Amino acid sequence: MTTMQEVAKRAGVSKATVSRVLSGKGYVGSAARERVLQAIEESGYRPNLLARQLATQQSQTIGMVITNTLYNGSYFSEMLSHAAQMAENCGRQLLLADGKHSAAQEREAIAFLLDLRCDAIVIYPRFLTPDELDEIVMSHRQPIMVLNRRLRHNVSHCVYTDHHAASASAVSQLIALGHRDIAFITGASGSPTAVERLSGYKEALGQHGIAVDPARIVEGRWTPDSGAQAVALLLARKVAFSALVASNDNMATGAIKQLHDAGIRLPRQVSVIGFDDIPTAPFTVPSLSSVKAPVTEMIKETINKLIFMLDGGDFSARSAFCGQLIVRESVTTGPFYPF
Amino acid sequence: MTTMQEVAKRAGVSKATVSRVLSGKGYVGSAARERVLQAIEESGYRPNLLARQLATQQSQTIGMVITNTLYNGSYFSEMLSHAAQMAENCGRQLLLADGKHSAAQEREAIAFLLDLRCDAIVIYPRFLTPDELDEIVMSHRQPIMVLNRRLRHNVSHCVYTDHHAASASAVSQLIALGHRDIAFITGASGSPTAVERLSGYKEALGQHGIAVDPARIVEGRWTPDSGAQAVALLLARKVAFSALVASNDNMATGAIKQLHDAGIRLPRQVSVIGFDDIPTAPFTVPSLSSVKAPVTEMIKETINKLIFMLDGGDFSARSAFCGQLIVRESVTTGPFYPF
DNA sequence: TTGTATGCGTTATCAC
DNA sequence: GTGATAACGCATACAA
Repeated sequence: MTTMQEVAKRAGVSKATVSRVLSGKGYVGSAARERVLQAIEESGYRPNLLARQLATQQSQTIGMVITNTLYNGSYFSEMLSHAAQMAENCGRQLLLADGKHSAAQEREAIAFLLDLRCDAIVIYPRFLTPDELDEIVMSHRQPIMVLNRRLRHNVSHCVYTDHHAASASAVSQLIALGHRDIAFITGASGSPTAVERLSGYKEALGQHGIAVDPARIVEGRWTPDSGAQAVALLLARKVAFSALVASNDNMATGAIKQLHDAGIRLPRQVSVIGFDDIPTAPFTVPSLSSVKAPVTEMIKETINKLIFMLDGGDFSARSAFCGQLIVRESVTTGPFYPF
Repeated sequence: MTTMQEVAKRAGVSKATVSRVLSGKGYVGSAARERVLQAIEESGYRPNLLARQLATQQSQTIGMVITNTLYNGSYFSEMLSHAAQMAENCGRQLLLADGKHSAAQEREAIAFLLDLRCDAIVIYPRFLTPDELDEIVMSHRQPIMVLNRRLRHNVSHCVYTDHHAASASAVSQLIALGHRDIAFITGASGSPTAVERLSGYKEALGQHGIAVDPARIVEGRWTPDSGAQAVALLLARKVAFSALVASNDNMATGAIKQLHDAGIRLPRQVSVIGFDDIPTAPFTVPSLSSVKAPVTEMIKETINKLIFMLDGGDFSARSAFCGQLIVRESVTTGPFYPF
């Protein structure tokens, strides 16, 4: 690899001059500039970004922590693609780290990105508690944004959707359509998102004077298979339901398959609604409606906020970026089979 | 940020000793080691990986070039997730760069990763020609792997699927099932993959003595919408077909919607088959079969090969990694609605 | 077993 | 305008 030193020698100048030509900072004679450019051309010189990052103390990278097995799907695919694109547009590079299967590993992933001297970090947490995330945000000088969690203290450092409200709203819509027997498939236990969606379901029922029937609630594990199993269990219990709310689209898909196999006509006999893990779900899956959060907007706001801070935006100043950010969800009906 | 120097001072030793403790290389007294570890603990020291990379001339990163708008989907999502996971398992970090919308930008992305001193690079090309890729592979000392393209000279540096054969095989299966009027939706013009799948279709027809009817071939743009439009065009032409092959699952999905809307019974009146861009497609889309390439295996082999080279594997030696790698595709029928 | 010195390839601060 | 020279934080060959 040819270095700046060699370019300097070839051009008959010093490293400093070469550096000035490349950065465009500082004065440099047009004659010298010409020779330097030619030397660069001839030698095929390429700057070593690692050295530059070390010298400038800026890596121009944004780190992102996501559990790898989780973002295997179009939800995170969309998130990643937008994040990477926006980062590049601002001259930054996106760095990925796997949160893996525990809080310890999630901590490790963050530490790793920090060791790499990322200028900022985005976390889509799975195991870390809001309290610990609050502490992490405060104990580092790098800007850190947390997705899908509501932080107590650093409200301006998190972006989340109100799963409770969205779920309640969806269930209310079903009730408005005349449904009273509404079954519910929850997400994996331990997931805050699952808890919120379930509580929204219960609240909506309560508000309309409908009793919550434990027999109509089944637990799934976010997967299509578990959604199918949940329906099998509901059918085995012989409880009636004219509508079914699954806590994500994956489970809704499995549920629909199982209902169909059981000879139940969709959406005539049972209406099914899911949540946003598969943006294209309402389009490809018959009889499915879905509550979708604008993932795109969410990640865009997040990256924008980070860039704003990195570029010296005064964080405590009065600004559009200083408030908290809550993304609203809404029910989407696909064009394939209307709900 | 506390540096190694500060840790050394606190422990009453030199930087070198601290370095030895951290790396585990070289001798170090147990007394000194103890003091160093304590000093690290107390100061909350974290190594600067940038500095380490510069000093060791090894970044421990693998760069990956993909067109961002292209990998917005579960196909690339799966690829990325596995790549990132495998890289981490081998102590490496995955670095993403966007190939964007032209050959020049694809070249730029590669150069950027090289400037970052990636130890190796994976390219899923969109615009660069096999010939230029061949040259890129040869003109760099870093191991470079090319996905989904067949290189003339560096056969051991590429992994690809035989789209022609897979397409021919799928069409042959349809013919074996009794179909003779088979329509075809090609991918976007300019895509080598699209060309190969079309030629496979033509060959299969020819082998069974069926004439290729240009009226039964329509061009799409890989999107569901374009698939729907293609079907509309076919119907407008009033050509009969009992089977439809779409060059990817996205278009197949749109096609199915359009056929359904036109009152055509699926799969009774028309059988639809697509190709692998949506791994879950046969599961969620009714009446769809799909030709799937094992993306997971593909990327795993690729990363393994790279790691093998990085870890000093003799590239010209007799080894499982030295031959070329062709991934076989096969027709998959989803459990949702049998084909 | 430990410390010293030098190198990695830049940037940035000075004098000149 | 330009050129030494000192950081940047760590690794490592060599000396002690």
